[in-house]
Order: sequence, then structure tokens, then C-alpha cells
Amino acid sequence: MDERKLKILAAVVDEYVRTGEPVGSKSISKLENINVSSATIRNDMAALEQLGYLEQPHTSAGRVPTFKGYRLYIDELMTPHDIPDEEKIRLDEMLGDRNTPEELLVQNAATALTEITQCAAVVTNAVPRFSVISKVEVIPTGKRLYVILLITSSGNIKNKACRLEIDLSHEQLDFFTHYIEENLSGVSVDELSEEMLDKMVAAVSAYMVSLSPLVKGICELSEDLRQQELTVSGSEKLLSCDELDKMEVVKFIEHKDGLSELLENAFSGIQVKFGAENDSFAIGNSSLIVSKYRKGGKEAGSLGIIGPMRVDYKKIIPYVEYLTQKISALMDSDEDDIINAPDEFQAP
Amino acid sequence: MDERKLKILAAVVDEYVRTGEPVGSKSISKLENINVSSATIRNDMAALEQLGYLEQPHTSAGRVPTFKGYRLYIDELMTPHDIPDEEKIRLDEMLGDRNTPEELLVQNAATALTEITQCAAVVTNAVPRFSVISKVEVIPTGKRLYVILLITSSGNIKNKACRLEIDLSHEQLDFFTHYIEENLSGVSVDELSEEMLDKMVAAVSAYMVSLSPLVKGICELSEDLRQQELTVSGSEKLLSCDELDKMEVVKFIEHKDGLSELLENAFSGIQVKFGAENDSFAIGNSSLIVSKYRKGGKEAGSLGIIGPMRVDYKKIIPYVEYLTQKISALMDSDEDDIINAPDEFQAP
DNA sequence: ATTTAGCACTCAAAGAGTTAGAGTGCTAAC
DNA sequence: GTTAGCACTCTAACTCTTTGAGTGCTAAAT
Repeated sequence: MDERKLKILAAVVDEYVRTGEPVGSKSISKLENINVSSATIRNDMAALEQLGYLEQPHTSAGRVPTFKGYRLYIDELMTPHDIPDEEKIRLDEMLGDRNTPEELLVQNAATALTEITQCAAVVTNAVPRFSVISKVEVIPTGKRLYVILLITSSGNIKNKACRLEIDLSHEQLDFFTHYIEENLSGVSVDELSEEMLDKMVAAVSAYMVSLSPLVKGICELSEDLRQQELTVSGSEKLLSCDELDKMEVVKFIEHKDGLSELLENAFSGIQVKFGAENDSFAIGNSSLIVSKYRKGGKEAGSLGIIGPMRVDYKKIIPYVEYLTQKISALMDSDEDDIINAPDEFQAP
Repeated sequence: MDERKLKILAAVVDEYVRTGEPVGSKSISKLENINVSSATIRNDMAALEQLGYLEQPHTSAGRVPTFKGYRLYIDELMTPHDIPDEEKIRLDEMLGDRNTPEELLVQNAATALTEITQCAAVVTNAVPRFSVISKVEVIPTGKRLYVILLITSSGNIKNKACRLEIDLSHEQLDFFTHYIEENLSGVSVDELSEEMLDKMVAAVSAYMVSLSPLVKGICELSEDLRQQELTVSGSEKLLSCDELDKMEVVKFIEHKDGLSELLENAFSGIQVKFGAENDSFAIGNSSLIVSKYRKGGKEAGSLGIIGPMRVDYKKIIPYVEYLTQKISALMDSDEDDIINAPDEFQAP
């Protein structure tokens, strides 16, 4: 692989991203930093096509990058743009500050990304998993009717109504509440394993079978907590993008299967995945640009965009990187504000 | 307006709904109960177009009903189909019985409607408004951090985290909890007026200004409660419906603005509204078919579908009517099961 | 040994022209 | 008032042609 060939590949990608039309040898030869004739470029382009980096929609058309071509471009050839300072300021304002709730922080970042990229933005919020359970309450609210309340240190609150077969005496309820509180209080949501909950089900059932709906309710609630929340915003942008198949986009909007896992399993750092490369997430010509943000050094969630493969990587990647870094920073500086002391208070 | 013209209008709507193609005079003349020639029909159709009930996509095409045409058809001309008995049985099974929670009841109805109509189903659940507040709790969960919990007799639970400027002593918290409990417990959600809450804000603030975030939180929660819950299910069906503009549908899916008010302000009984007729809810060629269900004689919520204007009203309207009636019946017979005794139990 | 100019060739996209057919409006007869 | 008949209209589908961007190859130039 020739130095010049790489330069030409980069030029083809840049041109194609800019114009959206297949790129011909002539238009490349006219570029500033290219000083060979179109014939030479034709030869090189033919070679690049041989190698699988470019392809022709039809014989007499210019070349278009293949996803292998994009891959090489992104990994090696591209020179990312800098984000102008005034733009950074604007982003910082959009995001929020130390006092902005974490959920809103990532939400704002998503909004910013949709606006900048005109693509769908995707965020996961795995923050709840880092928190510990700070409170479990079972509150009787009526005849045989109870509400289970689960509160985490990060302020996440889940509740669920439960109907029992029988009414519980104060003693029974007390027993149950204490047992649960003892076993779950202070446990990190991450550690809430199946076994642990199974053990509790067994123990409580042994004491009194009628309590099992309550335990089941708690299991369901902790299930909820463990699940990282995936939000896709601005997905309508994908519909007006004619590189993507409308039907596939619609299917994606309906159920975002696979995406959640894909994000969960991603490495840290910025990442670009193409629809073609993995079948779990199947919008044909799409590209997913994500990065993970961190909280207290641990990966806490992902942030990125879904768009067509023909997207301005030079421009967008720095934005995704900047936003994830900023979010990580804001979440870290926020840490001393987070309450990790579930036992400090007693219910009145 | 001639008897025959009305008959022709009805025939045009029926044919158009059936085929999806503009309807010509010839195809109408071939119909069983029409015994005039196509020329006569042409004359009548021209008249109907003059009157605004029909329109032509272009000069040499058949006619299509305008929304004014649909309106007349629905209000006066249409003969609704009967639902077959076995179908009714199937619906009854899908819905649930006396023991099915109300929320699930309407949810099931929505699912049934999506399945039958291949349109999006929309339900509102105003049931919470009929219930009384059975419990208010303020639970400390960390440094200056409190969770407010509002539970209604119908099992509705709302919560909200609140951060205060200072830590509360047990006494302060007790005072507050008691005050709130005393004032709100047993109050029906419907009666939760602005004034009432304002009075509380004033009273509490007089005692201690720092408590006002809590009162504010409670106000917001009761606001939530009063707001009827709107659920749209199967909205993906609208995307595969080519009469509707995809972009508008996506926008609608993302934020269902206006729909809630539209439903709230609707009269009782079955109702059909067209996207064109009201701008608050703006999917171009859409039609909204809803009816209200009742609980204990009072309107409790709405149930219906959103689809293209070209939808089988003859078939769908009876389904919507049947389901709302059934739900009303189930909710009424369910009434003695509802817990209206918030004071029966004490927190442990 | 590359690089380049030149040229014949290819192919999609756009435009022009044609046809087919469904449907209309009007007129004159019933 | 209704109907048959006919000329007219307009779209959708099809073919034919043209255009031009772009290619690959060859032979000359560096």
C-alpha cells in the first residue's frame, strides 16, 4: 500500500462525504494537495478497488468507499477537526453544570448531538448500577395491598404495588421489612445477583409463603434497576436520510433490539461500527459512533449517534469525544455530592 | 340533497375504503343496490364534488371522499357492522375479568384494538382522579435528600426526590409529615385544587421556609396525579401506512402533544376527529376514533384508535363502542372491590 | 519504470415521445 | 330525469434517444 494510494483513499472519502456523489478521478486530481494526473489516480483507484476499499455503483460511475474503506479512513487516515472554542462554550452551556442531574446531563448531550449531526443520538444511562440500595420499604396502602419502595443512593426510586392473599399483621410486616432491609441495604445494584434474590425468596417463603408476592415484586424492581436505560432521540432524522432504507429505520424505531447489548459490550474510547459489520443491529448503510463516559473512573454509560455511513467523521468524532469527556468530568466533580450513607438516617 | 346522492356518497366511501383507489362512476354503477347508469352517477358525483363531499386527485381520475364526505358518511350514512358473537367472546377473554387491574384492562383493550384495526391504539387512564389520597410519606434517604411518596386508593404511586437546603430534625420532619397527612389524606385527587395546595405552601412556609421544596414537590406530584395518563400503543402501525406522512407520524410518536387535551375535551359517546379538522393534533390524513369509558357513572378515560382517514369505520366503530362499554361494565362491577379505606392501616 | 495524454467505450440519468386506459363532461336522444 | 355515446383529459408505463461523467487501455513522455 503506497503512500499516495492512502492519500487518494482519504481524498475520495472526504469528497464523497462532502458531496454525496460517487467520486471520479478528475475531481480528485483537481484537489490542492494532489499533484498527479487523473490517469494516475485512475490506476490507483482501480488498485484500491481491487483491495476492497472502494467500489463502483456501476461501471461508468465514480468510486464510493466501502465500509472497509471507511474503516481504514477512520482508523488511520482521517485528521479530526478541532471544535472551535465558541462552539465548546455553547456545548458546555447546553450540557449543564455540576448541579444538573445526571440523567439530564446525558439527555442534554443527546439533544446537542442530534442538533449538530442531524442524526439520531443514542445514550445509555448505566449510572443507577453504580449506586447502592439505600432504602427498602413496604408500605400497606389498603386491604391486602402493599407498595414496595426501593431507593438507591443515586436518587433512583422504583416502586411497585403488590396484592397479597392475606392481610399481614404488624409483626409479620416488621419481620419482612427488617429482613429485606438487612439483606439489601447497602448492596450495590451491580451486585444484586439472581442467586442472592433467589436465596431471599427461599428464606422468606420458608417463613411464610404468602409473602412471596412481595419478594417477587422486589426481584422485579431490582431487575428494573440493573437494566441500563437506552434512549434514542431524534430518530426522525434517520427517516429523512435517503442513504438509509426507510423500512429498516422504521423497524429500528419500533424496537431497538440489539443496540443495547452492542453498546454494553463496546470497548471504551471512541468507536465506530457499521451496520454491515454486525447483524444484531441492522440498519443497512448505517454507522454508529459511540464513546463511553465514566463516573468515578468506572464506565457509566455510552453516548453517540446513529447515522448513515456517509457521515462527517472528521467533524462528528471530536464532538462525541468532547461530550463524553465533559460528562465524565461533570459526573466526577459531582461525586462528593453523592450520598453514600444510607444508614445515616432513620425513617421517622 | 337527493336520497340517491347520499346513497352514492356512501357507496364511494365504502369502495374507497375497500380498494384504496379513487372510485369511478362505472364501478359504482356495477354495485348491487345501485340501479342507475354510470352517466347518472357521474352527474351526481359532480354535484357531490360541488358540495364539497368528494374530490378528484386529477381531472381524469375517480373520486375520493373529502373529510366533509367522511363526516357525513360517519354521522348519517354508514351502517355499522355487527361484531360476531365468537369475536365478542374472544374480546372478553382478551380484556380480563373483574379481578383484572383497571390499568391492565384498558391496556388489554388497546392491544386488542391495535390487533383488530392495524392502527395505533390510544387510551387514557383518568382513573387515578377518582381515587383519594391514601398516604403521603416523606422519607429521608441521605444528606438533605428526601423522597416524597404519594399513594392513592386506586393503587397509584408517585414519588419524587427532593433536595433541601438543610437537614431536618426528627421533630421537624414529623411535624411536616403529620401536617401534610392530615391535610391531604382522604382528599380525592379530583379535589386537589390549586388553592388548597397554595394554602399549604403558605402555612408550611410560615413555619419554616426551608420546607418549601417539599411542598413544591408535593404540588408537582399531585399535578401528575390529576393529569390523565395517555398511552399510545402500536404506533408503529402508522409508519407502514402510506396514506400518512412518515415524518409527521414520527414527530407524533416522539411527542404526543395536544392529543391528551383533545381527548380530555371530547364529548362522551363515540367520536371521530380528523387530523385536518383540528390543528393541535397534526397528522395530516389521520383520523381519531375514540369513545369514553365510565366508572361509577362518571367518565373515567378514553379508548380509541388513530389511523388513516381511509379506515373501515363500519367495522371499527362498533369495536371501539363494544370495548368501552365492556370496560365500563367491568369497572362498575369492580367497584366494591376497590379500597376506599385509607385509614384502615397504619404504617409499621 | 512511472506517469500522462488520448481515445474508445460504457452506462445511468434525464428528456422526449408514444401508447393505453380509466375516467370525465357534455350533448342529444329516450 | 335518465341514459347512451363520444370526444376529451390526464396519468402511468414504456420506449427511444441523448448527454456526459467516468472508465480502462494503449502508446508516448518523463
